[in-house]
Amino acid sequence: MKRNTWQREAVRGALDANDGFVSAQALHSALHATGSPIGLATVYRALADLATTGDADSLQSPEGESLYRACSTNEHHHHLICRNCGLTIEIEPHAVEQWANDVAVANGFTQAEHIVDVFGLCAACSALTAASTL
Amino acid sequence: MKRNTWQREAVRGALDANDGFVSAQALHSALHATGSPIGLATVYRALADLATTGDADSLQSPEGESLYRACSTNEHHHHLICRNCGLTIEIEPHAVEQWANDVAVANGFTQAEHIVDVFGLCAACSALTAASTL
DNA sequence: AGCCTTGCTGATAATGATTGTCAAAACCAT
DNA sequence: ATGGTTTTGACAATCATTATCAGCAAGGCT
Repeated sequence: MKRNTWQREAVRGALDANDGFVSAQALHSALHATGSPIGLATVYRALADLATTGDADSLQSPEGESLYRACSTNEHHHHLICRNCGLTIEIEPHAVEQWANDVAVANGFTQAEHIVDVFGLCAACSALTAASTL
Repeated sequence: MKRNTWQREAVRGALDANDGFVSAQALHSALHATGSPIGLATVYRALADLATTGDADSLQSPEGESLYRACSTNEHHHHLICRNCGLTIEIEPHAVEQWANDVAVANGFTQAEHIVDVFGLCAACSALTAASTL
């Protein structure tokens, strides 16, 4: 049976409190910063569970770290992520879903899944960068 | 200055000899298997170089490993990868490129890049799986 | 051809994220 | 409260990758 522990709640809460994607390590640090004595391994386990049950989305940063995020919907979707400030926007999937499927089918592939994420600079960070580049 | 060493050629050759995406470790093993005494660090360096110069494409496997592949074109494109046998097909990018850009612009993002890869089972592996599931 | 500068190599150590281990503690139904 | 089982957490282990650094070699130069 699945038990309810304050640790699990703490991880879920910390995820919710965060707008963008966070690494397990960062989450662990954040929790410790608030005085929680939660263990690192436990954070990893909780995140893995959340990702499995669909309560959290996970993706890999370009540097290879696994990042997690509490998303507003359990449905399949994708993300537009600011590589500077971490701001994350959930993307309407229809167009790509269709495309990914078409491509797969056209080549005889089945059980297609896809990794689709867009990284960029959000409006605010774009402005900052432009200013500092002058 | 950039020098020409047999090690670099060996790595490039080993990449060319391979159809799908390969990890640095696998490539190193493959080279050793053929009797080459090339060092692991050198394989990593050579792959990083090839990826930088655009002579090789790199992506991260769902498990977090960095995989490399010698691609037929230097232009930006994506991949359809069989998660069972590793067969890789290069994908016509137009549709997604357009979409990714539109999404980014629509949300005020600039300097958009995207990670787009489709994993599935190729026709052959689909048949195998279907057979073993019966 | 021989020298010389400087980039390249490779054995190994270091790093850093993640996972495995296992005894002790916590959870929940009874 | 008790028992049975899950979960936790400190720590070791693992695994891919990167840094280190002394020795080697590529290519230009004479």
